[in-house]
Amino acid sequence: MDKPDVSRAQEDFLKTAYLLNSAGKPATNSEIAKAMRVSPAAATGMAKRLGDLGLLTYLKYQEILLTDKGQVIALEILRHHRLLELFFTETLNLPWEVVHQIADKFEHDLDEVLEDAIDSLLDSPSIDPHGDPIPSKSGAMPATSTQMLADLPARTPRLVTRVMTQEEELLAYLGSIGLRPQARVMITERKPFNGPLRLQINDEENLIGQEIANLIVVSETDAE
Amino acid sequence: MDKPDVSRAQEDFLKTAYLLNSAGKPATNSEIAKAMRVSPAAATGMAKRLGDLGLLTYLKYQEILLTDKGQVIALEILRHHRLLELFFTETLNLPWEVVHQIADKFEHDLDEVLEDAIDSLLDSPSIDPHGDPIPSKSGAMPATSTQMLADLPARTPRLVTRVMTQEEELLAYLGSIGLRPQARVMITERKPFNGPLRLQINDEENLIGQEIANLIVVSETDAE
DNA sequence: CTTGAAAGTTAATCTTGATTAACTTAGACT
DNA sequence: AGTCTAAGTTAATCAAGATTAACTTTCAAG
Repeated sequence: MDKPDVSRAQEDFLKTAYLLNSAGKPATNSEIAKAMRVSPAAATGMAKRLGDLGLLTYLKYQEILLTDKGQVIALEILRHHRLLELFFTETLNLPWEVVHQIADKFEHDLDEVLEDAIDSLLDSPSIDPHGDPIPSKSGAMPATSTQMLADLPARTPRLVTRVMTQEEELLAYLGSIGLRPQARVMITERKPFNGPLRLQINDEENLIGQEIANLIVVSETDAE
Repeated sequence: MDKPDVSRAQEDFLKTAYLLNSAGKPATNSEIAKAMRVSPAAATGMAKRLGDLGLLTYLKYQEILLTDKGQVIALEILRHHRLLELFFTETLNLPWEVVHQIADKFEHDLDEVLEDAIDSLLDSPSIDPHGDPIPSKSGAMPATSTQMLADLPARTPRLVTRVMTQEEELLAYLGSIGLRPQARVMITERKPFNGPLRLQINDEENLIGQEIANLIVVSETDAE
């Protein structure tokens, strides 16, 4: 397989497009530009270059679609990112709110020797500290629950499986109230009109808003 | 302190100049260009840019000298590099011959949170797996022995303190014969005209050439 | 004191990834 | 259908870091 040499900026573009798709959003020029914090014109230019490399299909004014080759690269970068996040939390006890930015920088330079060493030290993990799935080396993405806490009926005990934000302050807060993967949660009361939720987190009472509840993924079956 | 923003290429240039100096060589344009594997013209251009930033003094046709600000940056990169080498050998059991290249890529992105976490995990180490000194956070370079194995009289037991090469195959070989920091060594015979040395490495007999003996630093006093 | 090779510099050019400004297209709404 | 706005594109330009080719300086050796 003739994997073209891809720069950091290119890898970031592919990763961004992939992540938008997996968040259910179309990979449009402006979404990508916003996520990458560059001008729309820069995104257009990059899309053209990557199109020429056969890593995505680019047609003026149309949604950007990764090709298989492009997706392989995006998944590889995502694997690097999530392995690194886990590696740094495990070996250095770094809090989950700081590892994302660190991994963003290192992910482009993780060579295979190091990747394999980390993978084997951590026993081929399938989720990172936020509960995000880690693609396998062959590019398979582990299945994850789609049950959002926001949509969970009251009095249904579940486990948190994933926390879908990378905002530092928010993660620090969620960590402080115990809202992290493996926590037991149960909604005890829903205020009407999409009001706040009263919920138990590992038997502690707390209150959260809809916005946060929409970031928390829980298991699809009852907590044991 | 107004540390200017410095790119990777610039950091590499400063590091290279520093390392040449500390190997006793003048930091000339061509030496730097050779070490960085770029054209001499590229080195000239970079020297100008860094001169403008006040990180080195650049005068046409003259040796390049780092300013204090430039040296601070070089030492910071070197600290990153050596901390990373040690971190990866310690946490992942990676062999010493592979960590150099890995650290070369990561050294530019090691932020302070991670640096401090690694430093404290490793107990503020002062040498890396090759025995190279790790500058302190404040920029102090630990003292090291200057006694080369090549210059050691026969029948004088010493400890290896440092192995001054980053060549992968050579390091792998030296590791295989036990010639690494902390090994006890003693020359038992010197062949004339700079011939090979017969020596004991942790009580095992072996033979090495002058070239290698000139890369091995030993303690300045007897091994206990 | 000249001279020739090695070292260093300059100039022209390239590529990548950005920017801003101006223009175009798509698509929803009246 | 006509029109407005948001999204997207194009063009001109910039900066960093590289290259090659041609020129200049240095300096050791005759």
